[in-house]
Amino acid sequence: MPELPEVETTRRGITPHVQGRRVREVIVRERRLRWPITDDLITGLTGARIEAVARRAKYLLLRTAHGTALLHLGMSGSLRVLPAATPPGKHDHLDLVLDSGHCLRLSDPRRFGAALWCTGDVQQHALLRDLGPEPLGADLDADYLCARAHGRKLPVKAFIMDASVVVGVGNIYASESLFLAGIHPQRAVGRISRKRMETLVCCIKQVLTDSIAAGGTTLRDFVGGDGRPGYFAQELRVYGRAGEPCPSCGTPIRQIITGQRSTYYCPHCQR
DNA sequence: CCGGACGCCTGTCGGC
DNA sequence: TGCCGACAGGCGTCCG
Repeated sequence: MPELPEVETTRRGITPHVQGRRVREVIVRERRLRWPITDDLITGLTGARIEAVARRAKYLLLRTAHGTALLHLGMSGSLRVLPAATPPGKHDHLDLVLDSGHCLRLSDPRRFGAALWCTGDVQQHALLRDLGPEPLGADLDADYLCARAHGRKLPVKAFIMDASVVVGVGNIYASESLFLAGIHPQRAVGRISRKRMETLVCCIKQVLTDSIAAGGTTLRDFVGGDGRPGYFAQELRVYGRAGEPCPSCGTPIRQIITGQRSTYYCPHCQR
């Protein structure tokens, strides 16, 4: 589910309710997420004040004085701020009960998400250490992408979805970015001109920025921290639109599998 | 090093 | 109506 725009939407939604609050209690209903929730998360957070809500790639970072909680939403996760007494649903695995009477509730039907505790420099955590640059920062530019792409035969779609190259671009926004850039998703990344790489960088930034502005993409169940869906789905140009006319030329949108993931593109506009 | 495949889970949807 | 396979927004790990 959540790619960078959805995680960022969640961060913005929960921050006003979470930042500066103290965690009264940590309720774990299901420890078995991608990695088990451990006792050190519970002891570390209980009584701690959440100083900041940050994001690195698709991880949300709840910073306290003595450690950081890393939260990942996996494919189907969402985080919401609710009155603490709200009865939990079947997939509500974790509550951080706050001193405001609200709780931050992690829901994740498929349990591909994670909730981990990290002391020390969180940026050096094994899951964050080797990540590529943020897509909306200045570090993502054509020089960098060209250098990383040089000589490689990987399809460009898999390349931009590789978190060691650039973070935050998931399956939806990879198809959307490549459509905007006019690049065929299976083109070998080492055979993309510098000029077209510049275009691709711009398109990635534009798609992600526009989606954040719309509150992210809700396909079935994504909700932001306030429980509201995102509205970018209606702005998707190719993702999920196999057989529909290309918004630019009218050619039917094609669906293929690349890197074990569904990929959508216009065979006329993308070369 | 690189590229591709797999598996972790549950829910939903389409076809028969 | 029910069953069954395919597929779904991520990503660490393993294999050749």
